[in-house]
Amino acid sequence: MDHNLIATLLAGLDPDLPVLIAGPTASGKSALALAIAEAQGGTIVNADASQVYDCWRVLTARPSADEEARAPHALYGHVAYDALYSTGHWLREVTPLLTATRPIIVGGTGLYFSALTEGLADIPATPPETRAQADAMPMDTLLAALDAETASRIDTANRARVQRAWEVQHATGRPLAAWQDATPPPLLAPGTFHGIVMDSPKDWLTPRIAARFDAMLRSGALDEARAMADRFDPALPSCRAIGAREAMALIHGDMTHDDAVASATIATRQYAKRQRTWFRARLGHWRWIASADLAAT
RNA sequence: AGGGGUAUAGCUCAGCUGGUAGAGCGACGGUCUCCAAAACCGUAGGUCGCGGGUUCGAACCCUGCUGCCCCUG
Repeated sequence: MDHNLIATLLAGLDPDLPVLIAGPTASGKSALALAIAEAQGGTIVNADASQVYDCWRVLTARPSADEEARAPHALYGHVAYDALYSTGHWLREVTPLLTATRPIIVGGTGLYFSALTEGLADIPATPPETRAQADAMPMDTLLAALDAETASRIDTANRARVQRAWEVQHATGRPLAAWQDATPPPLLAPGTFHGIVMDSPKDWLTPRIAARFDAMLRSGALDEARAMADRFDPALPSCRAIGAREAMALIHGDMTHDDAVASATIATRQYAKRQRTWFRARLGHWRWIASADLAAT
């Protein structure tokens, strides 16, 4: 790490304000969070959707036990692999942490950061029965049940968005659009936090991504896959973690090592692209720090 | 060496009895107020291995060459 850059960065951070660090996979954001926590104190809070689950530590690049010992960590691996979780769950869990010790919120899920700083409609969590019922319904039926206003706001070609709107309508009796119109102010208003984005261009990130999955396989990802072998369900969000499918295929002998690495690498690269797109569009006004500069020694 | 097969987008392959080529994946760009490491939308790639011939017209038919695969010796 570049200590001069870190020192300059730290000098510009008000130790009383929360720090938010968004970055693509493999961008070095966790190391930065740790450096800030060690220098100024604070609790590192996870803002990565797949790192909340208890089933994959290595595969989702969760902080190691050593790293967790260097600073308090929260919201990592605390959700059962088969539990229903969402942005709303995360936002409710992160709320009390904002007023405790100084939070250093770090992760790659853009929606979590936007919900935190731009607000999110305060809709009750979808009951499991509603989810199950919707899962079994055809898209046309879901769409037909929506009010015109809600339908006009969502991507009607996107099953996930249509189903979400239906679930809200069905479970609460109130249209999604109405809930959204009543969105409360954000938990963190502009000016009340430090927003940092890891600037990680494709050319810099791609080689790191390519080496990463292979490293994961050599450092325990296969053991995690074996532990999940009997419970693995591709329909579960926890099991949609990038590389999970490939790791399972490897322990079952359904895929060659090279094919598994290639497949997981492609998926990771595509994910990083989606992350970059979100950050550029939604967090463009945050402070952008080049991963390459930070990683330089 | 002889016989057979094959050669179409970066990859895997479609392309009916000849009417100047399509898909999936990948690549690239974007959307997204709650399953978000999800879901979705858009764009760009091919002188159809090379040469010759038949035809108004060839990825498709004939022919020579080249590469790869299989069989026989």
